[in-house]
Amino acid sequence: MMAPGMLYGGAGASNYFDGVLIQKQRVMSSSTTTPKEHLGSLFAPASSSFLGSSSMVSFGGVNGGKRSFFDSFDQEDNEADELGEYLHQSEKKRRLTENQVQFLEKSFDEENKLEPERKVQLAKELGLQPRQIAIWFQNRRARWKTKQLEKDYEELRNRYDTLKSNYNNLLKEKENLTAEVFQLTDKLLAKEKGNGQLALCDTRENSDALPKETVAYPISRIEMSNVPARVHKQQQQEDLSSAKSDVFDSESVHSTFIDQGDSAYVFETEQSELSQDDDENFSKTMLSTANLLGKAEDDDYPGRSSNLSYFGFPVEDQGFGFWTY
DNA sequence: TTGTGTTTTATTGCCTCC
DNA sequence: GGAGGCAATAAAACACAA
Repeated sequence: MMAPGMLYGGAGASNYFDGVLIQKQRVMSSSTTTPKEHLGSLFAPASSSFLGSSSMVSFGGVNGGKRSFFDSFDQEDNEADELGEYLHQSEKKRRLTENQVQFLEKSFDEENKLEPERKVQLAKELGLQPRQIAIWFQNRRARWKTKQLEKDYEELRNRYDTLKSNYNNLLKEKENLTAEVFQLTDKLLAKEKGNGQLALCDTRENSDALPKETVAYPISRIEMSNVPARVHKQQQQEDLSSAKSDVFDSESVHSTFIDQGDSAYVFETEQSELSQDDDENFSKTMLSTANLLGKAEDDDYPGRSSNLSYFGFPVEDQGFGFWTY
């Protein structure tokens, strides 16, 4: 690339080159100008131009209204400073003044694309070359795009974090509910055993002889996500020692007592009917089902043999695991 | 003062559109 | 084919800590 201090070459460089030199010529004495600077003066803007860095000039009210950029430029007050400042500037890249930038920013906010007419107008108002205006807009669009990408990324990350957090909460809730089902199942088994009406099989009795998965987590494959959370909380408040408050819903969890000799006591689920809107019904029907169980204990519920020895969840066709002995 | 990182201005090459 | 846009990049200007 170009060495430091070199003036810009290449196809697009001449305009800017001229523009910079125009500015310089207007401040410096004519004896310092080169032939190229004289050439550049042909393109000098009609109005007073911006000269050099932001510290060189001071504009008031540039962004305030519709006035021309130069209306409030106090040339006399600043001329000496401009000259002094300019003498310190090399013939290299020059930054736009703060006010020029503000003016361009304002223009960019209105419309980030630059039509040719607008480009010329801005160039005139700011005392810059049209190409400089175009370059500034180009770079500004690039900066805007980068910022936008960062913003979008941040937004996506926040959404991801929220989703992840929700997922983890649901996972925990599912674990809690699963644990509770086990707990309640055990209680029910114990209760049934104690009553002597059902020869229910304790799942842990023969656990050594069974595959671990089916013994330790017999309902782990049951779709738990449809179990309303409120049931969980409500159940915690109820007397868990009572079989009448245990967990089976006559609407959403149809209990079917099938006499299979010594090995059947099957609950069939209709999970598709469960939704969060059914929480209330679910709770009620759980109670009624529990009552039914209680009644069965009392009244020798028809359809259930007195020597059932299996308690589990169905369901071969759904791939649910259950245990048999 | 100097080294280093960041920002700004500008160039280059490629692409699309008219 | 020329104009204009964009991505990648260079390099000057600037900010700032040591």
